[in-house]
Order: sequence, then structure tokens, then C-alpha cells
Amino acid sequence: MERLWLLINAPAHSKERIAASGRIDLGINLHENEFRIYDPAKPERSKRFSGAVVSGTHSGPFVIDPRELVSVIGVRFRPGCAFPFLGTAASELADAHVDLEALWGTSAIELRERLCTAKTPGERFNLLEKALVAHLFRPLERHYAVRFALDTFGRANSGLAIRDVARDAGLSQRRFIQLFAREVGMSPKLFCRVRRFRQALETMRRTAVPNWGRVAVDCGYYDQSHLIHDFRFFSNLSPTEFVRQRSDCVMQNHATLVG
DNA sequence: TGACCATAGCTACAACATTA
DNA sequence: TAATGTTGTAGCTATGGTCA
Repeated sequence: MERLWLLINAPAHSKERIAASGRIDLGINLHENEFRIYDPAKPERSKRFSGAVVSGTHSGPFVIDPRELVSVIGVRFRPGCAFPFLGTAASELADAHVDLEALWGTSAIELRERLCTAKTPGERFNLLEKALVAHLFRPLERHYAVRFALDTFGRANSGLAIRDVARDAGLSQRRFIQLFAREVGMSPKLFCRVRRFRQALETMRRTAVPNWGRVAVDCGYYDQSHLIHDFRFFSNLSPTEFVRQRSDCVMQNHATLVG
């Protein structure tokens, strides 16, 4: 996993747009037994989930209301590392939120109850860690080709052809894409695009007034138009709109919702 | 698991719009 | 007027359906 996290008293502004992260998250609401996920196009519409929910890899944005997140604990999984704990292919969770109860059964409810009664953050992290270990559905082994591809994507800045990575991993392009999507939750190409988008967000975070042409080149985009295209795809916002709306948010891929 | 094929979508580039 | 931001498009690539 990438990290365990605990959110207490999130920023008190209205809704936040969450752009694609390429990661699977598990969140447990300790304040109330419910999560509401809002439609980015129609933020007045929401879907309700139980207080323990898995957020699959998203290729587009979704919206939350931080005012509803008084106390939330969760896990962020590294790419390709969630499926052994969840007992289902990551591709089954793509672009979706799923009640943890649907994957873990009643033990998901019990875990939430125990987390709610725990006294300290340390106690809660221990409980969560033990629950994850107890739910290992299979050995924590990624397919060698997926491991190879994630390593390769991690080292390269850009310009990798998926067919070349598949060939280097010793699989047909078709088979490689199937395996990668099953374990990571998105196609290799989409994963690379999300990774590059996150790199652009990280570059922006370090700069008060980003030079978009520079950011595009530094992150491996052919030019600025590609950067804008991906921003619209992953966050429904142009880069300038994203910078304007991100200031109050805790996470780099979050932006406040305006209008 | 691989080959073939149709097509959706991405890349590379050009051009236009806006802003300082 | 130059720099920055946005949009359009032709050609190419990645993806997914189907079949062997």
C-alpha cells in the first residue's frame, strides 16, 4: 500500500472536485455511516454509499463535500497493489465506488464499528492494518509483466510505446493490456496519461504562477495543447481554472468546485 | 494466448483568441 | 505585439471484439 491516512476536520469550503489519480482508495467515515459522491456535471446530484467505501481507479473527476468529512480514515494503495486485499480485479472497480461490505461482507461493518470506538489514531491505524492483512485473498504478487511495466513506466518520463513494453515483458500486446487492466484498474496507456497528469500537478504545486509551456515540456507533453487536453479529460477544468480553484484543498489533485 | 481488424482516441501540428 | 491559452484536424496508435 502507499499510505494509511486520517482526515480530521477537512477544509470547510463547499464541494471539491477530485481529478483522476490512478490509485484505488479505501475510505471509512467515522463520523456517520455514509459517504456521498456527487456528479461533477450536476453537483446537486449525489450517490449514497455506506460508511466504508472503495474508490476504484477513476479516469475522470468526481466530487465530494469536505464539510461532510469530519473524521475519515483510509488507505491509498499503490498501482496494482489493491486487488489482493479486495478480492476482485481492479478493473471491476474502475470508475466506480463500491461499498466495502460488497467485497468483505459483514466484517466491513465490524471494522468500521471498531474504528469508531478506538481512542487514538495509532489504535485506528493498527486496527485497519490488521484488517487488511486478514483480508489478503491471495499472495501479494503482481503478475511479472505488470510489475515490469510499472517499473518501466516509473523510470521513463514519456515516449514509451505500449507494444514495446508488452514485447519486452514477453507477452502479446493484447494479453499485456488485459493483465495490466485487471491488476491496475485501467489500460496501460491511460495509466501513463494519469501519471503524467499527476506529474504536471506536482510541478504546478511548486510554482505560484506556472508557465504552461514549460510545465508541458517538463512533464513529457508534446506541447501545451496536450496539457490542456489532458486537464480537461481528467479534471473537467483547464489548467488555469484548476490553479484558481485548487488553493484551499489539501490534496494536489483536488480543486474546489465553482458554479 | 495470439492474430486480425475496426474504430476510438491520441499525437503532432497549425491556427486562432485573449491578455498584458 | 509578443506571450500565453485554446481549439481544430489529419494521421497514427492503442484498444477491444471476434475467432482460431
